Amino acid sequence: MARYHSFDCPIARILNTFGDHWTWLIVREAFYGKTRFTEFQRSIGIAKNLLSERLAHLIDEGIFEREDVGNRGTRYAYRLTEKGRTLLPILIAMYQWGNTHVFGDGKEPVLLVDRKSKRPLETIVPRDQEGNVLSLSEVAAAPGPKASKETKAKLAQSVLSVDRGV
Amino acid sequence: MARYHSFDCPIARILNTFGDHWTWLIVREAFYGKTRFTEFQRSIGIAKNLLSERLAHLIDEGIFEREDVGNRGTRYAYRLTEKGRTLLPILIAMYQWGNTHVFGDGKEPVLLVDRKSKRPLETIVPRDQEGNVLSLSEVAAAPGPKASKETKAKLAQSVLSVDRGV
DNA sequence: CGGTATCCCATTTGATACTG
DNA sequence: CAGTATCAAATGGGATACCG
Repeated sequence: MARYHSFDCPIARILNTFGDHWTWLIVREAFYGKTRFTEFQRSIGIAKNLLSERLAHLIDEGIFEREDVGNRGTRYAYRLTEKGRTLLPILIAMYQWGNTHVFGDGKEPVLLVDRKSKRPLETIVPRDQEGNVLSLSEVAAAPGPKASKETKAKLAQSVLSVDRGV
Repeated sequence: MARYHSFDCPIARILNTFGDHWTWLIVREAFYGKTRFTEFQRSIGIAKNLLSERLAHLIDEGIFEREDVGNRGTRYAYRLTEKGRTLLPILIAMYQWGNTHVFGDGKEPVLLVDRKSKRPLETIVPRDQEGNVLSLSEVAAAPGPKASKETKAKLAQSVLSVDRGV
């Protein structure tokens, strides 16, 4: 499982945990309110041994926590931690991409909505710190405070952009 | 590869293509400006046969397109299509989550910035259609126009929320 | 319910060699 | 450069059995 391609990259790091599709489905079910081992198992159709291993890994990573819900230590609830809950924007972006590009406008089986108004969310887009919407080509990758020499070199010749010529 | 867990779910569908970590790394490299087979191969350290298969799949899915860049059909460029480019918000959300929860504030090796101001992007958050920021617990999943009976039943008893009691 | 322990099979992987 | 072909080895997956 652990691979750690290019250690400096947040994407590579996140894929160390989430490069597996079962893991995303478990997280999705948690957002849908599932908490119990058997609920996860049945709703996503995963084998018990795999679910057990994935949940243990997610707990190690601080994404889930396991709570004993009584019955003399025979009932447990798996809940997203704060760290796990902040995965929601990623899930939302995936939902919206899937709705637009897999199902298409007007053919969505599931929509994400504002709980109060029941109207669909705005499509997630990048913004600057003033809240202004940025086009995709206005987004760039830059070395951060802890960039290694290799990362700086790599970023110097890259663009994180989409509209450059050959 | 193809699994199609719960066919109605955009997450399950997206994972059909992106449930594999190599695929995300290929897309990341494309955003960094890579276009050539060998560039991808070396930069992410993937075996040629795997890269070949993944790229073919991504082209099938309309995420990439292959362009002959001369030299009598011996040089090709792989580029993101419009569909592929709109994956960027997902990548941004992943970057930001990784920066916050893997590296931590002030310790980021790579930052995503506004190309003009060079300042980091705003952290992606859900908003309603008026642009108002929603808390995670204000986001809900609702049946869309093409929800199956099963999907409606499932959503009726779920919450896509995080703050409910047991 | 909430797991652990095996076992075995199918698939995936990555190295190597080869090609135009 | 841009792949295809092959193949042994590792891995992952799922079924079954078992347990507190």
